[in-house]
Amino acid sequence: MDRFVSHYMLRLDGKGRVSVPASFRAVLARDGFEGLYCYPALDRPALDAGGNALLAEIEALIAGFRPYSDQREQFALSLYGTSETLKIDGEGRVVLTDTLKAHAGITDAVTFVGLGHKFRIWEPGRFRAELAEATEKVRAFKQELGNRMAAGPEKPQGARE
Amino acid sequence: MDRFVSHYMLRLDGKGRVSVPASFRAVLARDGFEGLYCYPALDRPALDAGGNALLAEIEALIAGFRPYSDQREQFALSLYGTSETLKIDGEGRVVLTDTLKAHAGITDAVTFVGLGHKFRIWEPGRFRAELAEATEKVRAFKQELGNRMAAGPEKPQGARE
DNA sequence: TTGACGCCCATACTAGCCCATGATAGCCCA
DNA sequence: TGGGCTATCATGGGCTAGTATGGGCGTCAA
Repeated sequence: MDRFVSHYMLRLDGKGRVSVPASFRAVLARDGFEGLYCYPALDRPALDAGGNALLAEIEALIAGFRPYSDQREQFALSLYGTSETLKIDGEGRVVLTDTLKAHAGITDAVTFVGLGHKFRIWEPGRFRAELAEATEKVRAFKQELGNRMAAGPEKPQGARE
Repeated sequence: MDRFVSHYMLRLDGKGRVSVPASFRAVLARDGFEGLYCYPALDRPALDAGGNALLAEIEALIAGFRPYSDQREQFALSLYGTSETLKIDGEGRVVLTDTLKAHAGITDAVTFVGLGHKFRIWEPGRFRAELAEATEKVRAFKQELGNRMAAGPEKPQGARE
């Protein structure tokens, strides 16, 4: 598997360490990134994390702006400037910095959520709320899609829902 | 055969393992997916499962939204975030996670139902109810169709398949 | 010195792997 | 056509390696 998928709730130990889920570590290893690239999500109380694939995405985003433009400088600052490359110890654990923990409201446990090419780290309670909300919106959206497509075919069979 | 068809009722063993029906495994093998991609169905107490074909469908759905849009993030969260890639052991069995079992109300047995490019996993009782309901609707629909076609011959009515 | 961090070892638990068994279903041969 | 043989399948149980987690100790920088 080469995508971050599923979610896991894990606890921090007395020293503030958390195990990165084994399946996520496997993806990182395959992606070739040493450590864990991590920064506060822009518009959510959570952390974005990943490896080279994530780094490439950010690079592409920034490269999309004109050189020396204000936007480019601002994005570079807020993305690169707040990023950390966390070391992964022999047992597959990382220590989140205080800044990161503060941004996400993390104290003694976190939830890792796969999003394909990257994953997100949440305080478990906030994650539950976020997931419920997202699921509700997706459900509504899909229903609407189904109604709208009632006339047009597409999706022959098996695609109920 | 390259589609999931028919349905099978199978029991979980003491360790919570279930055999994936052999015919479904054959489809997965042909599709080239290692393991079983599985997530809670959005609007039913059941699980959707499949291989690369299913994954491709999801990916296409997500890729259809603009990068960084809220919708994309929500879909990624609720689809990738709740998905699991279950490993299939040497005997063709998988262990459903507690989250998955809870969503579908599964305790000691499941019903696998082929839906073409993917399949669904139900708690047997709920499946029977769902099937009965669907059958009823299809029957009503067919009858209505028959009436509407009363002008043209072909298929007198009462043609039960 | 003292605290933070990196590195190492210890442990409970469980997922994964391997082998065994009973039941079927398909096949072959008379 | 019927009977028996065999390959496949669903299921059970044991063993082991891997995972999450806890804690000790030395090192390096304030």
